[in-house]
Amino acid sequence: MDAVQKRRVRLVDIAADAGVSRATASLVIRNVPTVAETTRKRVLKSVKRLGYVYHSGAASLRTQQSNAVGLIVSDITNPFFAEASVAIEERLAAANYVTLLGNTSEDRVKEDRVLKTMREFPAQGILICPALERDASGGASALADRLPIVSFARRAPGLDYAGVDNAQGAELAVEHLYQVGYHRIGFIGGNPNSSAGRERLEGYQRALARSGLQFDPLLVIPSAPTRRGGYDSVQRLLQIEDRPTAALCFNDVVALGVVEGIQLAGLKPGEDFGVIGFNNIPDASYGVPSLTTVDTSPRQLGETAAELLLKRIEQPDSPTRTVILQPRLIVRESCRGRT
Amino acid sequence: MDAVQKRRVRLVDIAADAGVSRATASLVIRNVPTVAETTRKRVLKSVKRLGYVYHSGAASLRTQQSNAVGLIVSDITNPFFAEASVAIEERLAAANYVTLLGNTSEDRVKEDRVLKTMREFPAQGILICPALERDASGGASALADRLPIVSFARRAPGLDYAGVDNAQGAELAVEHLYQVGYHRIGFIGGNPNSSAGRERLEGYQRALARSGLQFDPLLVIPSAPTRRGGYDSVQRLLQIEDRPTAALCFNDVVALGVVEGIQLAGLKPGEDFGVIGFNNIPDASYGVPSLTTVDTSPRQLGETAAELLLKRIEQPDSPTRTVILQPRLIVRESCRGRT
DNA sequence: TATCCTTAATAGATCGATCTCATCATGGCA
DNA sequence: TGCCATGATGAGATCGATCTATTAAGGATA
Repeated sequence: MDAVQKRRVRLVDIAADAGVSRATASLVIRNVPTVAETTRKRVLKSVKRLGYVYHSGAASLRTQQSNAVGLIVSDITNPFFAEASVAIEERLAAANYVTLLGNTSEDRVKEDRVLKTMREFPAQGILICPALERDASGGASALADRLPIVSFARRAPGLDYAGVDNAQGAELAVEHLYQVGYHRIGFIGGNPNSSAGRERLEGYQRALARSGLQFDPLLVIPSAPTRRGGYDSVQRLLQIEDRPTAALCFNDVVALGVVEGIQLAGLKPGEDFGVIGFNNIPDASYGVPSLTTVDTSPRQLGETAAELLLKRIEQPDSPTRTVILQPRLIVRESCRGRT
Repeated sequence: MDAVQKRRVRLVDIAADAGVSRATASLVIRNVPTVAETTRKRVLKSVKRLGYVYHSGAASLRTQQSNAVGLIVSDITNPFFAEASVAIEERLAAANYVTLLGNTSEDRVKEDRVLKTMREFPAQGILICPALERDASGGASALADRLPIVSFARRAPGLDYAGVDNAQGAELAVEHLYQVGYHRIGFIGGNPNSSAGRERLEGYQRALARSGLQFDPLLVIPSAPTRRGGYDSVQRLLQIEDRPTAALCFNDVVALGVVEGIQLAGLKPGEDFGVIGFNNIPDASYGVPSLTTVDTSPRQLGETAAELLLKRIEQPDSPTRTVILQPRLIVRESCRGRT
């Protein structure tokens, strides 16, 4: 079986086989053009013959570049983050980085543990969507001056940030609801412990004010950012005596739950009750009814975040950068107006 | 700004500061108990004073253990894989491994590229859900004898495998549909290029035969494993002249799409038309109607797969292992029977 | 022919940890 | 007192690549 304990084939073995020095073999491997064509061919032949496998870990030590970047997500089960993560991974791979994945499940303790592991790895930089309950002392923020870190989707003090203009998005949505005839509008699913939740709530309130509508705290129902969360919350919302006729939802998944909750209550979504979501996930674009939503394009957000990190890795001492993407409203069937 | 180019603090610096050798400092860092208490304290004080950060990359080189494991997923946007990935990441983290993420988007070329990167990293092992279109020559399978690799959810020849008894699950579902009165049953969304698709189709056919139903190829509609896929497919299915009264779906996401498609056609899901999904994702457990589904527990699958990999890393030369989880049917409202 | 360049290849140090093996106290015991 | 087991520490080699500085071999130029 393992009678011949086959040792790893190293560069020095290639060098010996091809009759050159390690340095030359290394040059060939890395496609440095200063090597004579005949030598190059000879080395490559040895590489093939001996079945050499490059060891980037060893190279990392010498070059001081691990080519690894950490991606810390609060919940990759959330379609928004899943999409963003795919984009991030793609962009990083294109830049020749490997992505280290860490899922925190919104747990600060796990977040800190993951940060530590990645820092020690050592990752050359970190992309993080900070877990909820962020108090003043930021686990990630504290590392900002030692390690390139970019936050995305949720702000963290002192870090580069790639996000969406949440307030603006919420305003667009509420204004649209108002225009098509919904005048008592709730807000479902925002979590006040995330900047995204706060910003959307803020936009919601601003738009209400601008439309001359009264803000009613009863109509604001925080919930888990899941379908179930929306489903449950809207039921509560419908029990209020002067009940709302429409709702802005924290995200599309919540909105889908809300749509179902409305149907259960015997109301027609998009007519009796208007619904607008956030993010424009694939599932939003069809269905009965299809979902009017604020497009935050998770893919683009992911790319932007990755881009920011790559820049910061290049220039660790540049001033903090923030990129805010402008959302746009995508009007579909879930808020056609009161009949 | 960077006037004082602050060099990394290394173990040798700690050693010097604490007046011990690197070896001793190393022992302290690793919590090896043979160090005298006074020495340990002295070293730890230096660690804190100088702000030492462990460099596991360097350690990896020496110990020949990178503590990194690759996770290659065909599409992490799919809730099933997202859930499984979370479980995998958690299990691996518990075993002190970092997870390298690779998303292939069902692209074999990208899969091969990712495999190469991870192998060179070098990852100590790989968990992979192979991309579709797998022909005889398996990119991952070919590496099996050089690197611990475990496939999950979809089989790959020659690799350890953690999966679900898909045929059995499909049988349970079809038999249930038959029992509650649906006698013309379609199969939506299976992809014949994945073992999971083939196995479920096989179980579907077996159950039909056992129930004395005729197999009709017209009722089998492959599609993308997305909500949209189910939504579109069921429309096609309903245009068949002798149209089916129920459908087994490749997964819950497809089933959700199917439910919507049925509603659009003016049929009542769960009554006029029975629907059963696969996987039991969180979204299945409520809604109108809630989804009857074959529970394949992605979390458990992920854990099992991770477990298999950890075992193989320990014993690289052990014979190929396969773990098949038994699914169970979760009966909800989407197939209450014909009225 | 002597000198200077250019090109191709190399020797040796280096990245930051861990491992092996040797050394030196120390204390228990005959 | 002398011997040995045990505990605590250190010197130097090592993991597998890359970097720096240098050399050797031709070719062109004067």
